[in-house]
Amino acid sequence: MKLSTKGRYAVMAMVDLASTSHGNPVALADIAERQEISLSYLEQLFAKLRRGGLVRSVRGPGGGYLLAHASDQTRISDIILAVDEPIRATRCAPGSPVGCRANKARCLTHDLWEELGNQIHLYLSSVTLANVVSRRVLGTSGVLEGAEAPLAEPMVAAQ
Amino acid sequence: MKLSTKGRYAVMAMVDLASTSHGNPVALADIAERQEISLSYLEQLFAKLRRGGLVRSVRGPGGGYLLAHASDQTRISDIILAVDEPIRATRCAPGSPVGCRANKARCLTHDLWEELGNQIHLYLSSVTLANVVSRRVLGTSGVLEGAEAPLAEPMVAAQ
DNA sequence: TAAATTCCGACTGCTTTTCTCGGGTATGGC
DNA sequence: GCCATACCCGAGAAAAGCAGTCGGAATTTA
Repeated sequence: MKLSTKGRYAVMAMVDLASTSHGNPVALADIAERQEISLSYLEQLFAKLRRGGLVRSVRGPGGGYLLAHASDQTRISDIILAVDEPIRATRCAPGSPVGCRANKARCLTHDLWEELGNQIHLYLSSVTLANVVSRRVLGTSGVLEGAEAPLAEPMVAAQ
Repeated sequence: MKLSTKGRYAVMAMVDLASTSHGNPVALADIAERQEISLSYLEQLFAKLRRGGLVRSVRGPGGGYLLAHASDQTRISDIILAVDEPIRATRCAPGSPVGCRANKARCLTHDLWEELGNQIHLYLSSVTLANVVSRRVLGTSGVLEGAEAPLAEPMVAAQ
């Protein structure tokens, strides 16, 4: 899980789309103006979002983009995963963590980064576009509802 | 809270220091060799760690670096904050979030990033150097032992 | 004094990120 | 059929940050 401005731009744009499209396509130019992001850059982001199945496009005049799913079905983590290339969190041998054992001193931190990635993914998976639009990102207690449930299924390596 | 390889190097080096120093100074050259990090680069990182009060230095032959505090008193979050410049998670007006209200459409995501930063900081604050050295980063359940105790002091905004 | 070690600042090459440009292609309205 | 609108695409420029280098200075031990 990578955190860069690219992912943030994508989320900002998706929030804009979710809050302005009431079933109608929204042109990228409008989003670009409201969010102050260059149109060409947005096009690149939305190309990835489309390939990731998060938005649908309508070409021609009156066209634009639509959410592929309802805003409460679109998780923030999906958006970030769609636009950001996965990165290698450790400098271990590519592929399996076999190379780690060769130099165990270096990879004591391996589990730490992996678990941190899990934590980030867990949080961003618990927030939907609808949550952000309605400004319900977190409860007042600082604890996210529904986030306490321990992971049942093995979490995908966050990378 | 920024997450880059610089912070990871710093944590790797601090883990190395914590696990090899038994009260004696450890020379950076030794850490550099074990962790395969260039000496000069390590020097830059440790300069920041020293300014951050995380390590003490001993000059001259037989010198090196010592943890300023016990390894179970040194939190991973402190290390990363010491070496990584804070980044602005949002492109709002610097300082207060006043500028946000001018263009509220752009800053719907403000709370989201802030809370994400809190989540990351919360996790990294719950892990100490001692945890990593003893490979107890997380339990098999995915829940960290000893991490349940909520921080008493107010959490710094992660930025 | 000589050697080991931290300390310091500037600079460089490299990679990644961010952004721009110049075109294409589909589509609806006249 | 034209044309404006809007998505689509790839190449590359500009900027930023990372990782490393270099040369030296200060401090301490032996």
